[in-house]
Amino acid sequence: MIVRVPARRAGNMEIPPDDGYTWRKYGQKEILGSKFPRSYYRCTHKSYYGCEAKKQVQRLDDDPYTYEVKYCGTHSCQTSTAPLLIPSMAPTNDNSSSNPQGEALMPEAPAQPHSSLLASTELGIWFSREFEHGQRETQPLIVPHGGEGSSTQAGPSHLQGGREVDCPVADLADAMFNSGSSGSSMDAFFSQPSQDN
DNA sequence: ACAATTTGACCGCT
DNA sequence: AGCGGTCAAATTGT
Repeated sequence: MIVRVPARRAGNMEIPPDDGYTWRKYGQKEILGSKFPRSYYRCTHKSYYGCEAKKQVQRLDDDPYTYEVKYCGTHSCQTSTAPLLIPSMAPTNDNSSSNPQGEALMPEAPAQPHSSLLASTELGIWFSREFEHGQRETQPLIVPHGGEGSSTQAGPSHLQGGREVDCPVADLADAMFNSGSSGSSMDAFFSQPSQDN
């Protein structure tokens, strides 16, 4: 699952996209074709929780302020530290010209999640917030594994090092997409032809 | 001191 | 051989 999230500018620094989970960076590599290096993250509580969820963050060379986050695997640990409440705590004080009207909150702000589904839900919020926030020339939001097909997922079964398996991508996506009621909010994003690229 | 982050090296695949 | 990805060791911050 690949997601593009616009970073917010805090002075001169950009904040890394946080989906509400704790990630520990385990590597960084410069990718050919990209001006910016790619960062590799793993769940902080990989151990004990057995959360094999991974995340790759790479800045778009087209939009340095946009992060392309590639989620791999599913999370088993929802030990979020400050998620599920974005719509209230978002004073967005850093901005001054990008968001003069304030951000449109989500109609379904789940202050009390229930299960793993909460992840997708809060993710959605986090997303909507970002989008409603500084909607610049944000092109596509969620791009499938390629861009054209729907769920055209190949079968990458590369074994590396002998510990990891593959990327059961779309699991999270599937969750949020299939959120049913909550999914409607997402639908708005997909229907948003705000792309000009 | 611990945990997290950073940088480099190594491994596996194309 | 090159690129992409992960792990390991060292360093920094809390």
